[in-house]
Amino acid sequence: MSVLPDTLQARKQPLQSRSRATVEAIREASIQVLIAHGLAGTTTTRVAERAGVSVGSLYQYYRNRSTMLAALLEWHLDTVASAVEDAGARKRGATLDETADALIEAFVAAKLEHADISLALYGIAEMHGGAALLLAGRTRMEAAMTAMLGSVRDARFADATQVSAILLGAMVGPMCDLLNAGAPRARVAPLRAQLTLLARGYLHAAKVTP
Amino acid sequence: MSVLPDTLQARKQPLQSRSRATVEAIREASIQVLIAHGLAGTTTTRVAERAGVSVGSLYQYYRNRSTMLAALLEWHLDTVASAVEDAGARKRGATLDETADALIEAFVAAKLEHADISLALYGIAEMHGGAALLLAGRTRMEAAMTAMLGSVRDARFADATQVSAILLGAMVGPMCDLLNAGAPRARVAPLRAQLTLLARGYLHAAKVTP
Amino acid sequence: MSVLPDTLQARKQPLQSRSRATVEAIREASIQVLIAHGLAGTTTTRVAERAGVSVGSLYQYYRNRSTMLAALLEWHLDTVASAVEDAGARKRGATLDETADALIEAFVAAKLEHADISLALYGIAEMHGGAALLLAGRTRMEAAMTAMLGSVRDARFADATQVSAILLGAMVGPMCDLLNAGAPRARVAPLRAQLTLLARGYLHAAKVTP
Amino acid sequence: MSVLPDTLQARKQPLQSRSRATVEAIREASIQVLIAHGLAGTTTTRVAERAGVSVGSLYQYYRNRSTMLAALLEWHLDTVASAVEDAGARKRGATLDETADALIEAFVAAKLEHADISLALYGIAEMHGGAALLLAGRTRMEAAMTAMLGSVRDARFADATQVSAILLGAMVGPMCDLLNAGAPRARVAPLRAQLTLLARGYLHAAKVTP
DNA sequence: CATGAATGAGTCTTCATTCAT
DNA sequence: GATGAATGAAGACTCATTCAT
Repeated sequence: MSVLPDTLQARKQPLQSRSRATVEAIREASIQVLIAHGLAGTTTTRVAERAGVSVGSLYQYYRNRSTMLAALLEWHLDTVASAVEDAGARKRGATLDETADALIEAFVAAKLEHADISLALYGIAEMHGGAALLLAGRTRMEAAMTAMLGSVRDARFADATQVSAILLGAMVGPMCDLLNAGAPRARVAPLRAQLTLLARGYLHAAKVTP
Repeated sequence: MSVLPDTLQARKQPLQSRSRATVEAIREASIQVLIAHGLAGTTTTRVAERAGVSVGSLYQYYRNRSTMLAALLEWHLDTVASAVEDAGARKRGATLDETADALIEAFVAAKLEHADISLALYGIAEMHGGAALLLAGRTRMEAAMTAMLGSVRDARFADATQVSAILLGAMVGPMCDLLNAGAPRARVAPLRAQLTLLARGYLHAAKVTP
Repeated sequence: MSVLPDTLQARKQPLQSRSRATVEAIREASIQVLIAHGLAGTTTTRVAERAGVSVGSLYQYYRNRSTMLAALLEWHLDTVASAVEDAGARKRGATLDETADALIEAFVAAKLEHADISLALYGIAEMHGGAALLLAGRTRMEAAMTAMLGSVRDARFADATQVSAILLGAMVGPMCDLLNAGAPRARVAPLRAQLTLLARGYLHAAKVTP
Repeated sequence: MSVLPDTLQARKQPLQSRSRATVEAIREASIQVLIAHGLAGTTTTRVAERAGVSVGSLYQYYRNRSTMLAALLEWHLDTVASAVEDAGARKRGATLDETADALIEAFVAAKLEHADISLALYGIAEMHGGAALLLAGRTRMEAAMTAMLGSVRDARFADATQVSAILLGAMVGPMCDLLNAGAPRARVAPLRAQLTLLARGYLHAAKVTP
């Protein structure tokens, strides 16, 4: 089940290998173009050209420009969400501090790995349907975080879902600032350190006092 | 001195009363249109139409579409930054917890008051020059927050500037989520409560232990 | 009697001194703007601004933009035509060679004095009515030249009018080339020399052999 | 190598037959419109409409309006220059008078064949890059004429290049006058006769006396 | 008379989308 | 299936001209 309205659904599932290669090429190209020319500059012609296919072919796989961009956003959110989920799965039964550290570590790493795309993509949310994707991605991450909080062995939360939501938002904000600033190497470590403090501080303040 | 490049500067200061009315109408209209149609849908024609003036008049006061949008963003950032600065001025010499509470209170109130605009505006940063405005606004707020932290009577910070930056980002994130969710009344109070916990928790964790 | 259709007539004859000053200012300004921005860049607003008057005032004296430009063209053609007429009046009863020399001398001098305007103005002929002005100017000059040719004491012409027309055209062509090339000082004397040869050569070839 | 800046270069070479038809239609249409509405009236929309294609198609082959007009000018200058070059090639080793006659004959014929376009095009020189085209065309013709003068068997010139330049200018002037006057049949022969006299007279006056 | 704010028709140009080949 | 030429609606922006103050 997809969270997207019918209009944003991809046109067909590419099953054959050539098709898959084309779709992959288009995705790659759209990322490149998005980074180089911005959202408004990401035209279908440009993407097709970069991908080495014709515009016609592009429309074979995506109903329209929005669909193409939405697929990109979805793919990216998927990547980040998966990273957080993995971190959660690996840390079941740890302490609150260990959990916080692992969460921040995974999140920062995932974001940094796709720094440029991440930044460029945020404009897509404005699109019809973009918000839904964003929400879906966030929901997955919140769920993963809620699960993590639930399995912490030295603390408990009255409303783990809400705490997850807040913490997620609180991590995203400074992270975006860093990306906007060009994500200079020198500032990554301090940010991670502060985010760790933030996560630990907030979680301890929010936990049910024993 | 403005942070904007020459291209984003307004074209002329409205002096006569008729002019001022026109400019005001355009600002009002651009907000309305921005909320209703999104950034990409905020066309000069639509804004002029909504404002009840001709496109020509719009261009009498704004060099181009970007200028118009930038003016809007600037005005909004100004409002929020001022609110935070005021809160800071009122709370000199308070405790850390009191300061955190006042900060969150002021920030949430300012954002909520302009909820719709706030949301719509974030796309403007993509524009040429938009990032500069955003940065300028954030810098003002960070300065105000750094001053607040410096005057707290029961805590000290090794690097108050960095702490301010992180905390600001951490407040903005969840706040945006709330706005994106439509800012339902029922969720405002919980958010404020959690943000307060977040701010207190983080600041205590980040302060220099005596 | 003017050669212009009603539409290109100036709106009113400025009789009062203030009016005359305004008109003069507009003329000056339009020349400056024409030189600096080209024909297409010569907007009414720009001219008015440069002249230090309001657009409204400009329209007090000129029915529309075309009229203003036409007046400029007329004034310039007048100047050049007068120069040639004067040369003719001074040289009655001279030899063919002396007459040719005087003609070229006067023509080159007049054109050079208004080099920049001269160049910029040629685009105006395209306007509705512009061709008529051009024709009128040329007719005056042809008449003056025909008179010159008639008073030459050592030669006679079967059709002095036609010879004048051809000679005028033949002078204008190279002169325009020079102006287009930026009228570098170094090339003025050679041009004058060659034009003199041209005029003498042609007139001797065209005269009725005695 | 073209004399044009990158901006005036055509966008793509039409390869398929359909494309070539489109480009041809656009060229035809632009000539028609130019003649009927003048340079300023030659709008992209009008040309496209007349060509029976959409504006979009026009922009597929020309980067912008200027490019389209420049292509037209270039094409015309090419035609005339070729005519003069051909005349020169055919007349090597003739006498001065024969050469002069052939030159005038070729020039007048070429200009008359494209009378209307010729006239309308002269305004294009005002465009950015237009002057360069004009210069290039003139240079080609001057070179051809210089070669002709060099191969004349009964005369020699101290500076054949300069003489060519002057003579070219002197031919263009009266020719333009004729075109401006509507190029009535009755006046063509007399003009050619006078231009022949002019060319012969000037060349004899300018040649190095043996 | 002067002013200059307002007007809006008219330009150029782009780009998502289609469809004949 | 692939191609890319053609489409045309829509957007940004200009500027000659008018008219209320």
